[in-house]
Amino acid sequence: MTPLEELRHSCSHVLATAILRVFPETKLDIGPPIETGFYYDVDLDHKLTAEDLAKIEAEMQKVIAENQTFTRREVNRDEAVGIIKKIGQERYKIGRLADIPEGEAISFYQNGEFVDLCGGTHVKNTQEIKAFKLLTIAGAYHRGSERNKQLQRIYGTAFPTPAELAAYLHQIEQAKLRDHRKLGKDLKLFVIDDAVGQGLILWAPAGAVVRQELQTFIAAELRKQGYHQVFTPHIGRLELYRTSGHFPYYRDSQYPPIIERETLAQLAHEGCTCAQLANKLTEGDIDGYLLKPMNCPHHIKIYASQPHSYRDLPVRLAEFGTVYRWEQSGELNGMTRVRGFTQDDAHLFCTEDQLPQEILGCLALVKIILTTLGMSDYRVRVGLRGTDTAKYTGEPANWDKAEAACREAAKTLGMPFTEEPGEAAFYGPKIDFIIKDVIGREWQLGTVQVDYNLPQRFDLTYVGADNQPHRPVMIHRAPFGSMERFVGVLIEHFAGNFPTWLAPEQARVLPISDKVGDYAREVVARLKDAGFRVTLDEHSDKLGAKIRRTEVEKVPYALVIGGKEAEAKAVSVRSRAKGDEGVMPLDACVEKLRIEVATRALPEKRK
RNA sequence: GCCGAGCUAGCUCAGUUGGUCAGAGCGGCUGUUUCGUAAACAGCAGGUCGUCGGUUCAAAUCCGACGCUCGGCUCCA
Repeated sequence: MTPLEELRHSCSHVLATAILRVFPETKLDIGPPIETGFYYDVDLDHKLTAEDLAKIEAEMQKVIAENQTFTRREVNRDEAVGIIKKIGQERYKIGRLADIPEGEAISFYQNGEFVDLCGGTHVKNTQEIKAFKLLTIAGAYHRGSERNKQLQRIYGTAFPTPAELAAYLHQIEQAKLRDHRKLGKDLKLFVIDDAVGQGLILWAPAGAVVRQELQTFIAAELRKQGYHQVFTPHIGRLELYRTSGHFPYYRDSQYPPIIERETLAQLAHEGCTCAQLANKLTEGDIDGYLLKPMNCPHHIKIYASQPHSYRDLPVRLAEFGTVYRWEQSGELNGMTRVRGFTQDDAHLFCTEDQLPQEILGCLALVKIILTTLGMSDYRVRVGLRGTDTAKYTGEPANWDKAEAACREAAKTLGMPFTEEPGEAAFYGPKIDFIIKDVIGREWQLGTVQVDYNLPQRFDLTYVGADNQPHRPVMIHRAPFGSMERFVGVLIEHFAGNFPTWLAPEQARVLPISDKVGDYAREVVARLKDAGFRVTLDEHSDKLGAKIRRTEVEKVPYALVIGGKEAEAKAVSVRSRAKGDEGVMPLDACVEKLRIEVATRALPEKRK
């Protein structure tokens, strides 16, 4: 354990000590340190409130003031059971004791009157805890399983010094200011309206600009890499998804099927129950349509629509395809977890020999995006199949090949990656690029997935050099992941200060008075003609107010125009990053912006 | 879906123990001002206090149900 973890872990023991003093009937589960602090899971009939938290915190201060020493004691298993019974914590601690493998040391730590089954380690004395704070109460299932009782989890954090704690709390406050849900509203990027539906994003004009620019950008890269653009509808027949496996494997995560009116009437006539209907849908006795949960079956049908020679491969079909998934209501979150989203999707059909090269091409695309946007704080995960075999389709031999291909490709990234069993798609393993949002939650953005299974399920073939039919391998990939989630994360990445090429409004012309209105309109027209997104601030405010508004709305450039500029056919440039950049000829300004946009320059650090 | 918290003008929020409590700032509109690098001045308009029901002489305020949002948990092809 690092010293910081040790401190936090000790603080969680102090928390438990205090809870037992305030609520002696509390049954304790576990209280580990975590990345941002610590928690303790407790089972208590009384619903803890914010006031309770304050009470507990006060008691913790007393425990710390009591100058309690942490002492370790190793015991054998029988003694351990005895101790747990003696302290009346059988409910969870006996189970936790059973988790400790035979042969490993079993230890208890004691501070003051509090004794806890614990592997350690701890600080020497409670007085070493100089700065802590209890943060929130949340529900958490025992052992993380929905089938178990939900306990109350108390989150807190601790630091070596009060200054560090204060800095951390300040940092949390600052982070909230760049939350995409707040900025999305402030900058009018997107809207979620309950009348439309939970988790369904309405892209307002400003947000649509950002998305459109990103799509245009990636589309150009796709052309270079030999992709073909396709378009497919938002729904497909249920039978299609029975074949692909989406319906059987993920039916609970889909919007319910759309059933044809006549079929429904017939079923009603037969007195069909809901249970029977569900059964008929599963068995394929009746058909219907599904809002598409993934684009692959549609793309597969385009591939399958004509015979392919090995000379045609790889076939790369790309589409900004919108898909719908029935995410649990408690999971929905701004733009990052939604029920309808558009993937910058593509499916590559290739020979097994071509697979490594094609994966690399996909990874390169992801890297181009991340580099262009200056996103370097991400991690890479190779998602492998887990132990629950019912979740996956296909033969183990193919899975082995696909997993090996992913692993090899990930190695070429030249950065560390983790291999995580259970994180694969049902049809194959994947390489995911994962980024944290402002409050530390991780989101999967770009993904590259290797799939031997869907080609088999759809009986896809190509004719090889031997004039025999062969099975292609598929790659599913989405370098942005979804436009919604990516833009959500991007808003936070830039704190709303988009680079000029992405900024919804790139420049705003600020006439000092309406005496120069004519020239101001001339400047706007010139910039619009050059292809920029520019507006005119015609309010009768003083310049300071106009500049303030431009700054608050995070417009990259304010172009100030007064009598001098009008006379000289010039503009006074004030940038978001540098402030007043001085007067320059209008032509020079146009050229400056043109270069900045063409090179997709990143925002300079603000002075 | 589960546990907990919240919901008052477009936005951010104030409304003590139920009784001129329906308010402020910003934004918007109108007028005056014509202004040189982060907020000119004045006036006006805007809300059935999330929804529905209940308690009460009286409900933004108390109770219940529902909806949505937020923080976690679970889930995430």
